[in-house]
Amino acid sequence: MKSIEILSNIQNRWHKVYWFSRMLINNDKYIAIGKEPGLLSTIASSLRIVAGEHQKKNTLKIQKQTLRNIIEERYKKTSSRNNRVQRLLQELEEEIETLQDMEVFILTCENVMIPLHQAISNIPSDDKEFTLNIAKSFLDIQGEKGLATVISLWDDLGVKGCLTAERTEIVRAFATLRILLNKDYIVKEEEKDIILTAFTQEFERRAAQKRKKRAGGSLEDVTDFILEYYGIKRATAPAHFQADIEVDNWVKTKDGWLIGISCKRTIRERWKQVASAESTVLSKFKIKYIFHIVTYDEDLSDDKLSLLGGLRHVFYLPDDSRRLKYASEHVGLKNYVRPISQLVDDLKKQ
DNA sequence: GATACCAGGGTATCATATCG
DNA sequence: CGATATGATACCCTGGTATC
Repeated sequence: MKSIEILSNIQNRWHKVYWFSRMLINNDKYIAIGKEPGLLSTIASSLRIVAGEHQKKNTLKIQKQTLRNIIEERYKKTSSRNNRVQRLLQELEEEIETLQDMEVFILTCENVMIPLHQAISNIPSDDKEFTLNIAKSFLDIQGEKGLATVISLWDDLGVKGCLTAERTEIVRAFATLRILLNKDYIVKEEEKDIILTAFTQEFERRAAQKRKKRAGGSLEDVTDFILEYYGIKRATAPAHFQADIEVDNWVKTKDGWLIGISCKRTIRERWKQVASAESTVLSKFKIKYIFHIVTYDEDLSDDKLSLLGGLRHVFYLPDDSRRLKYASEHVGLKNYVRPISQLVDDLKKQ
């Protein structure tokens, strides 16, 4: 494609479907009105009514004012968001230049943002429904040997189930939009491409965020489940304890100290803050150990292990993991790692 | 290769406001 | 005054990419 063709293609007004979608969901820069189907619906239908009036003069102006009025009315009570509301209105004002742009905006609200919201909300936020019963059966039959299996199974099963749900949603929502474009709008094939890909891209971006949230929550779920299954009593967090690392569960030891259990899928960069919670601080709160349950351990470097290990942090890794094998044979690291199947045993000893 | 960043939104949860 | 609705905040990273 020649560059001039690319340019004209990029300037196609339907490209604004994508940019409007971005604006309507961004909550840092603007306000995420894309999360409010009711409001979107009000906006879209009001703008349509204005467009349908016979008097064609000033239609765009009236539409813009309507848009402004609806949004300002909605957020009149949230003064902390005033700046973002105004920024949204200001930039919409600039982006919507013509009646055609307005049509694109209405389509975005009505046929992109609302179905998108619906599709995202149809995807499960946790994978308990896919995993709970199967995981229980494993522990029933195999006992603590099944522990490692349960965690990896929970992972696999949850992923499979939830990704399948995502597929179902995107296929359905995509088809609905495609049919609508064929029926109600006069758009060229390549314009359909522009709209449909914008839709898909936004769906994936948001589904991915949900996936992250779900992954983290799922690991917390599985630890909860295991502790509960083995009847390990949970203690309350020590008062005023504020480490920079999030501790999800607390267990009291026989001698009255505490063990903190932190669940993460990966540690990434989030570990550096932990160094501030030195072991003297831990002692002050009578914290004996911090147990980390990590299911993806490839980014667990020697530095992380030795620094945190020295501060009475212990890492529980999947039994068959490469890092576990390496670290447990390493003279400097072997005390800092444990196979995950030993977790319950270790907790019971304490 | 290890670590940091986030063209980062979704969601749970706690806090506050509003309604009946 | 209690119940419900709404808002603000913290944390997730079934994560890729940039940087050193």
